[in-house]
Amino acid sequence: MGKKMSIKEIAKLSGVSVSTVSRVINNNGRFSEDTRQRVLKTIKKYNYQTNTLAKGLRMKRSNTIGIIVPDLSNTFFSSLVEKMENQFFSKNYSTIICDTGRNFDKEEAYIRMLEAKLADGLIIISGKKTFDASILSSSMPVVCIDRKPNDKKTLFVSSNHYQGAVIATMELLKAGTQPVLFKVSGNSSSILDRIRGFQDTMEEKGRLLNNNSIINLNSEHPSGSDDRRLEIRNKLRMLIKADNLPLGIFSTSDTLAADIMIAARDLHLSIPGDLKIIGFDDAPIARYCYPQLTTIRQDISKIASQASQHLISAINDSEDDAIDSENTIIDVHLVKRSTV
Amino acid sequence: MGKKMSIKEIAKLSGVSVSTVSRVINNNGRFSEDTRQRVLKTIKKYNYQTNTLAKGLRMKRSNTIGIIVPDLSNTFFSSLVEKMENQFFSKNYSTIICDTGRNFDKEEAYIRMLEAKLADGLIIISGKKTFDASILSSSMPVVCIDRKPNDKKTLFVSSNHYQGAVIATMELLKAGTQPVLFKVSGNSSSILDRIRGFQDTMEEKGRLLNNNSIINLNSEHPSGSDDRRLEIRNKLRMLIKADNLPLGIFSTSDTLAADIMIAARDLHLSIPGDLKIIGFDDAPIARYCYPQLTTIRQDISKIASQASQHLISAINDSEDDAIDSENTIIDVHLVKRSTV
DNA sequence: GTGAAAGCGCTAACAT
DNA sequence: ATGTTAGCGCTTTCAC
Repeated sequence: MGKKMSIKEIAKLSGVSVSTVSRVINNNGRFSEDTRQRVLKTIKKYNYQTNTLAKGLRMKRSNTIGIIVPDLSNTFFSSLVEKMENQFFSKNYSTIICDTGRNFDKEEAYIRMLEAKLADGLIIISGKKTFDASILSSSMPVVCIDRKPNDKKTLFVSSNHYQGAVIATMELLKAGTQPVLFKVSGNSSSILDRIRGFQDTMEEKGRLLNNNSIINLNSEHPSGSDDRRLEIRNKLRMLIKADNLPLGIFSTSDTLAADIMIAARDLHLSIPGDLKIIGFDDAPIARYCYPQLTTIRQDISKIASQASQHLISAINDSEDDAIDSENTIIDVHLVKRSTV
Repeated sequence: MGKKMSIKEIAKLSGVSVSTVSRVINNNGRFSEDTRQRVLKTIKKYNYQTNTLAKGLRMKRSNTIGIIVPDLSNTFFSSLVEKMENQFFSKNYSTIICDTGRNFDKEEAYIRMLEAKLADGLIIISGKKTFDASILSSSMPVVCIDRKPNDKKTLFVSSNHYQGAVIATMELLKAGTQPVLFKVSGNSSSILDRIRGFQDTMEEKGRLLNNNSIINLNSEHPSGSDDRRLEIRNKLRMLIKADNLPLGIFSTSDTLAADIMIAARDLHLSIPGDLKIIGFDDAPIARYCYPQLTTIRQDISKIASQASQHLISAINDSEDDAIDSENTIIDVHLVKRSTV
């Protein structure tokens, strides 16, 4: 309602110059209390809003932060994004959330777009392998979550996936099983860390790793699909033959664990009697499994707050380039429920 | 790598004027193939990117669309957003996703921000009650999903919630139960429609509605929480006394249905023997329940494509204001699984 | 304490 | 086919 006002019209309407209006709006420079009142009144009256495009053009910054996320339908990512977005909002940044669908070209296109919009900083969440910082043409601060950057300048925030895997494996060992790791093919740096944690623990405890120690599921099958569950049943059958019960499974995600549990039920395996299982993430699904899933909890709030704080300080300190790229690794912990 | 180039520098570097460069970039107006090549070459060479802020300022449009969503951690919303974002991306719009956390002030702040960024259009998803279009100061096209606008200009896309409720209620009736509706307090227009569908069907089939026909759960308790489940157990106990088995429940969401099923298990109620239940949405959780949940499926892809198409045409036809605000109601259908 | 004016990078008349 | 120029709305020297 009412057309768009410009600073110029506000100036005329309040009988001052544009520069004064600008000073009042941004509360910088000097002006009398009287003018302030007058200007503010007309602004309110005509419902003036700053054109942020013009402001951004002039200031060469947009007060906008881009978040690149591989997949919003994954609850881990969506709640991470939700939390960060909240932080940025409270610090007066607006956030552009970009879902790449794990498509690398789209990721690159998004990064270009964010540069073109003069985004002040970027959060890049996982996806695949590592992040290649040379993709950036400008020198925009970026913090990576869960994906290791291949340079030393980009900040990095992550859960301690290695530690989580160690805890999970130890727990399974203590429960008297010969642990097996289940994963979906395709390796982010976080999954790689979990695998290393598993392997190292097994070796340290003198357990032999063989072909069946790590089960790799076809990533073409979506979570929850019949194909996925069928494949799991087959793997489970094979493991039952090869090993003695109870089976001990470390699943690299809770969703996967949920599928494993359903497959196990089809096979009439009791949990935790015949099969003990630990997931990773502490996703909502963990509490909807039966029995409720024991898992390694990632501290999403902490990841979110660390990442957003780091980014904001990187933006503000961008002049002294020598900001110590201090990486943050965040503790995870075991949530004992009923599957071990 | 390399500082930010402007169109002016590209012009100088390729020995032409800025307007020619602009023409080449936007492929509008005439220029010789020779100049085109030359300009394109320098653009590539110096990795030039258009400053979209300047462009937007000049054109009074930003090629940006805002999506206001109440809660990204809800899979229905997140996948809706994901799908629309994809559509917009393919049409060369960038999308700003704004999670309001169901906070009305934040919603308003976001709308202001999107106006200030000269967003070309808005998608507003549910939240509460109706959408008050007078909140918009400019005349930006907006399409509402699931939330009825209070004016006749704003477009509206929604599943046929009423129809879904009728189908679910009929199914429960056919299965020989006296259906009860479970909902969480707080009423979006979509939930209201579902309730009406339930009530109308009951009346039409000559079933009496009483105090226990609609169970209203405390919205303070989060989904999946012990509090929520405790409350459900209490309600269930009460219903078991009042009615004869099997109980028939129409749950207004799948997440809620999942909690009900867990509560039922605690009470040693067999499903679908003692308790028959139908959910709504066909969320991922429906396939992780045991037994798998019979539910009313919303066609998220269709909602997303309708909404984005409508918005885009509204943006393009914005001159002829008389665009017939044709609302779209999308069919839902029953997915039979194992809980009825 | 306030105003005039330059200029951010771009597009679109209007020239030629 | 190409160049010149005004101006989008804003901030920020520089004057006064």
